[in-house]
Amino acid sequence: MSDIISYKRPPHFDLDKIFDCGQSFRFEKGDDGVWEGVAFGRVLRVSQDETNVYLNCTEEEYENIWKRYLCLDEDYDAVNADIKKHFDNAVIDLAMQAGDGIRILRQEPWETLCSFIISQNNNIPRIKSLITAVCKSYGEEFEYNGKKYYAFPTPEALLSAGEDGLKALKTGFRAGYLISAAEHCVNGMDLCKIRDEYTYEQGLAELCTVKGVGPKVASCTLLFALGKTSAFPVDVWIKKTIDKYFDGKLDTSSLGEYAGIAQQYLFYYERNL
DNA sequence: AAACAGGCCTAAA
DNA sequence: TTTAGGCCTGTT
Repeated sequence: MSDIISYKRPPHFDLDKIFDCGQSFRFEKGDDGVWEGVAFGRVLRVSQDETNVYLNCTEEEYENIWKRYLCLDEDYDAVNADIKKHFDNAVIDLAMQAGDGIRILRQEPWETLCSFIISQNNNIPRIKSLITAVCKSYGEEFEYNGKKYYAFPTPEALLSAGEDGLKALKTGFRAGYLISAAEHCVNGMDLCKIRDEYTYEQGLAELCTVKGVGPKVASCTLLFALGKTSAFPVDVWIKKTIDKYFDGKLDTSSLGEYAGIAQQYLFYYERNL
């Protein structure tokens, strides 16, 4: 067994909400209460109690990878204060209370783009099983503690699988969209450059050049992987929320730097009502 | 059985 | 430029 390290658990940090709010699809909570998943080609096992967060990694890996991934480097008191400034509606207080503990992960760009392409016109259990199938068929296999795991396949791997190879996994009409995304990434679309150098609007425009990527998939990718916390994905649940509490009108571009985090609170609140 | 599931594309006004 | 229908597959 590898060593476990622990860090003080900050306020507004709750793994159950983080992994169950719909932003990621590859983490599962075991009977031992530990959330386990694959990211960056490694297995992360993370758990918490009242005072600490526990991880199966070295301090160096924590500093270089997981601290950022789990968003443990962000002050959510400041985030929440900023959100409150931009919302003129009582529901945001309820949503922030309900969703307290959610943090926006900083996931891998390519995997996130593909995951939300797969998510369209689909339900969560099926999204998860499709992603698992894609990884198992075309991702790199590795071992951890004697068990087999699969990284998310590279763009090149999906291209060599081809549309038919992806359709064989029951991805349906999304297969062609995944191929389009892979082609873009192999032919110069640089997701890390979008993350590091593009504004939210520029990133949105770029991502939407991929066939099968529209505003929803693009803004999920921007929010959950490319650090654009002002991205405000509007899906069917958020549409309902806007109709119900905001009289069908919400200018999502005027909600500040952390609009996307507010979106997650609202989403979580409405889904768990 | 028919509708729907965390959208997007295409064709038609 | 906005709107309706269709789409793979699976579940209810």
